[in-house]
Amino acid sequence: MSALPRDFYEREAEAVARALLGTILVTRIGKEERRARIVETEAYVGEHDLACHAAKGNTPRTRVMFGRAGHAYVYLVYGMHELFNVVTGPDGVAQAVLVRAAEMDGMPARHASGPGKLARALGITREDYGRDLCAKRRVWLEPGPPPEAIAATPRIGVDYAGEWAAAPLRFIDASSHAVSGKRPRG
DNA sequence: GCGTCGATGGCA
DNA sequence: GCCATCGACGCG
Repeated sequence: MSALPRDFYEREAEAVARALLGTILVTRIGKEERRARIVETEAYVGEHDLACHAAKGNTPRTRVMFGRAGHAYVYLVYGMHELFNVVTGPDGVAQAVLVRAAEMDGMPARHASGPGKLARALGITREDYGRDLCAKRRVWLEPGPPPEAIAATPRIGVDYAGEWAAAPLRFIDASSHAVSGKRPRG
């Protein structure tokens, strides 16, 4: 299976966030390959989006977001969790999509539901900062079965972002049981 | 089932 | 001082 091509990522972050649902995130970091079907994403749409790290400007941390689409943006939050994002949009426009949850082969859903847990389960770290996801090396994405229905909600953990806190830029596979947060009752 | 809180480190 | 989080704990 071939990696998603550059032009998949060279669209607005919201479109990419939706299109990423159902795709397969693949890592080959140790000797073993791990595959996970993405079921939850969030779009961070540019420097004007107060929840987007790029709103702080072009810094050593945010630099990759200002570059070409299809590269990994990985960073540390709360001193302990590494979060995996993909850079989107035209070169020079700072956007990214955070991958928040996935369904992983042979793993209970709760171990890959939540952005910190997902990156940990796949072995993604800050060493992957700036990695070209179109190069199919260590971390990449492949086509996968799209969701039957997509739901949109506000993004998680961005209450500081003023009007942008309420923007419906979180997208989930409505029928997945691996979405982060509350489990469906059953 | 809920709300609250501590851990922990890079960053501006 | 602030976080794009998580898990443990206390409550009842």
